[in-house]
Amino acid sequence: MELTSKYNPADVETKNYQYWLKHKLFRSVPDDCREPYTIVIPPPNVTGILHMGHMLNNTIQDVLVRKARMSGKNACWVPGTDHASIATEAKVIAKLAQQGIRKQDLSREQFIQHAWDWTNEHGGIILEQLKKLGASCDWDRTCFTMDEIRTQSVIRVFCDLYRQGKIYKDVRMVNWDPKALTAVSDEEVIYKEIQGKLYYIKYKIEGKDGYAVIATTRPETIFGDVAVCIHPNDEKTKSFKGKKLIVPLVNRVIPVIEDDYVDAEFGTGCLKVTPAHDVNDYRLGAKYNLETIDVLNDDGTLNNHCLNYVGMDRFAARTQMEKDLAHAGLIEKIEPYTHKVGFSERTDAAIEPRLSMQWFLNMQELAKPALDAVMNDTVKFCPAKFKNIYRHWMENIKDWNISRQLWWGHRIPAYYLPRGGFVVAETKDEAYQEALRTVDYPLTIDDLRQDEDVFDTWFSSWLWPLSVFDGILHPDNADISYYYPTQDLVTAPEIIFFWVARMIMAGYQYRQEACFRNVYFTGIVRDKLGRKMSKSLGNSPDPIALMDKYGADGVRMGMLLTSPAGNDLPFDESLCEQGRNFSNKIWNAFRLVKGWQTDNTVLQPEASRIAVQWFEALLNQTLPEIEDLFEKYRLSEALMMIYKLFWDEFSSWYLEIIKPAYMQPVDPTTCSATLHFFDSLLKLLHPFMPFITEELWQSLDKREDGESIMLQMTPQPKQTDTQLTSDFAKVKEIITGVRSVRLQKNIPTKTPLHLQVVGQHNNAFDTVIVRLCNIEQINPVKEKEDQSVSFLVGTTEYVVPVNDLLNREEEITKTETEINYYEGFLSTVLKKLSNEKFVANAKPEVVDMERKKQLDAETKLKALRDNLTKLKNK
RNA sequence: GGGAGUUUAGCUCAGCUGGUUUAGAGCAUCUGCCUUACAAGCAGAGGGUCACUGGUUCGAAUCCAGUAUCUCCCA
Repeated sequence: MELTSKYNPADVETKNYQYWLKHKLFRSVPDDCREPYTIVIPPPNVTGILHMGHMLNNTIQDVLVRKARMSGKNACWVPGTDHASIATEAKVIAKLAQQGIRKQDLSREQFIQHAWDWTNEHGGIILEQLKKLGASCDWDRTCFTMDEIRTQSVIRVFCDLYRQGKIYKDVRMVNWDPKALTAVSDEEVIYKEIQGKLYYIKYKIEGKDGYAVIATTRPETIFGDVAVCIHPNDEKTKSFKGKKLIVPLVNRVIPVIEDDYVDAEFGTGCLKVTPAHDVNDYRLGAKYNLETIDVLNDDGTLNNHCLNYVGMDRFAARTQMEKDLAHAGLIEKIEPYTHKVGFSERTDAAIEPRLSMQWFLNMQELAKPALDAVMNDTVKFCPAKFKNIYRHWMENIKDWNISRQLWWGHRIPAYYLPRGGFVVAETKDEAYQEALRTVDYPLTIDDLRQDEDVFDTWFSSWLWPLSVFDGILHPDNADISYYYPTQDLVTAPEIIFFWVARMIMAGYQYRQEACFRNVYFTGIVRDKLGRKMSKSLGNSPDPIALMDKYGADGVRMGMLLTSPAGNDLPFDESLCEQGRNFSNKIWNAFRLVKGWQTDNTVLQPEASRIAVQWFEALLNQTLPEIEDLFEKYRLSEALMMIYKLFWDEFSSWYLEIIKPAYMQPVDPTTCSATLHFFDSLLKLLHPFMPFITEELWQSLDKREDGESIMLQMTPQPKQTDTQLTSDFAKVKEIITGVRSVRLQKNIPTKTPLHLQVVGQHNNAFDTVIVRLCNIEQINPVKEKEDQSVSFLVGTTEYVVPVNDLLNREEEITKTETEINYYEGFLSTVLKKLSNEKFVANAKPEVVDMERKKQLDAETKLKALRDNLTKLKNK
């Protein structure tokens, strides 16, 4: 290893990752002697590439896993990918389109083959990228939501829940994309505010002169009208009760029905009922046995129910109908109306709500234990604020639509019979056997037709913590028995319902136990303008490029520095720069320490002896604090604490005290203590910065092949000398004070100074002060020297004689400012102490504290005022 | 429309059950230094009516109410 003054991460990272893989250091197998620590990765889309969200999320997981490993636990991080049915299918369609192939020109089998080709070609890229960031996953356990075990698990669960009566078929509105000719999921619909119009259309009353006025934003759907609904108690509309109305243009006669679903305050109080194009209308239709008339073709044009508008696009038809209705005198008025309309994320086409038959899972029973588990902290949420959100959703849980009109995914194992009805079974053979038992007509296996739909992607991912250990198919196997329940789940709050809640439910359903103990919600990575980073906005930096530029450790550190749980992370490259700078700092500290020659004849200098004792004490004092932050999942703060420990305390204070003059040897005691400290610091840093710490740890001492910092224990705290650390804090203040005087008075470091002390002073640390400040002598004095600058540490005054360098005016101003501050401070203290109620009501220790503050401030003020007087008298 | 949250230094955030806070950290800024580990550095310094208005209290960044603000989730 070449010790250049700049750390070069590229080689170090590749080399060490290979080393870890070669020695299978991430591998975990059940071991009853050790406590398991398990994380299952939120599986990224199989054909996706690493984005900043992954970077953050997986860095956090890696930190937790590495920390657990270094705490002696049997740490197992299970990696894997998600088939991501809709996203992958969209990508395959796009790729085929480039070759001039349309999905509808292919058979299902042909399309699936293309999808597998695509998956095999691109799948795994993201896993390779995770390796680059240092992820310590057990790669031998890599799973895919559509591999054999996971697929069988999904099928088994569906059949099981169906047998339990929790799964049923029902009609529901889907979001139809008329451009892509497919249903899209709710997540792929983007709602935009649209300036539309509210049309007040006259419907004639059959056999009478009057008419009812109906307000609608979609006049083109009147061809699908089958009724008009009013509120039973609405005074305005009661005259229409029992009447029949005539739909304009088509002149179809429809009934007036009454239902309290209608909002009497909206529009005119009359609702046109169009069951094919609105889900609420559909329910009304079903309730009152009305016909369903679909007026649209797949591509959003009007179909043959629509007179001379047939074939027109729905928006063109709307414009034309506005004219025609107005011409016929059937429009009472048109009001501007702002409402939200859904658009397809992919094609930007206006989404058409359309009815279709879907599979549903009843969630009522599943939700109960899952809700309790979170509310009573069996499953802890971090931060806890997400508990409320969770509860609200779980208490109002709706049935889950688990079917999707796609080809890429797990095909629903329901088989339709030729004369109606269906059977659900894990295989077609089983389905056939079961069908034979139920039908009374001749049936061959080829008469069975499997459902065309596939499952919602989440219907496989909700089983993930179970299925990655094969816990559905073989619930008693060694892996699931040992690793389940998992420890921590790290994920984004956006998928708390889609994924987290459902996993908890699956855990209780299939193992009577929650699938994890803690859920850590990360924030969302945003750009400087506060926008979510996304591919479509193009505002996301490429994490791989960032790692090339700053090193994986640098980017990891940068991401973690300012991302407390649940808080969004406004990402800025300067964070990575800070991470890189820190890597470099560690690197250079190592160069210094490793460059020393020891000499057994050299005695340990007094200053070094003190420094070693002090840093030892400080380290011991800091360790439990870091541990505490880890326990509270305050990773940013833990990292910051270690960062300051390394940079400020170890490098700027400790090393500066002990470092020998150029080319001079160091005594063996100090040297070995320093190497020991370095070793401890590397271990503390390792979870955050795995690469550089491994590299330096390997060079710090002689290691066996296969040894790794990864498998070392985090340093354990010992008894702490807190007196020493607090004494030393004063020493630092004195040193800073002297340095400040030097800078103000422009006295070079090379010029030795005298330091005089007025008041109490602990001279045990004088060698340290002398060492760092180039002081010749530290003398106690009764009176401070005239030509001098002084500062206070506690109530002791430290005096630096400066001869003719004194600027009297400047000193006066400075002293007056300080006096002002302490006077203000003292007055707030006195205000409290003179308040009888305060003295009577406040806790005694609080009152004592105020008295101490008073004394302290008074002593300081006295010294400052004396100084001022002297300065002014000269 | 329903729900949840945010608001503290130029930026990103700590500040937990009110009193050790006329408020802390990191970064950025400013000043002086290329001092043989590191200029990706060293030393030092400045910077805030704790969103606003009331209330509770001996005492409020902290608790309560209202207002404003931005954000997220659901519909």
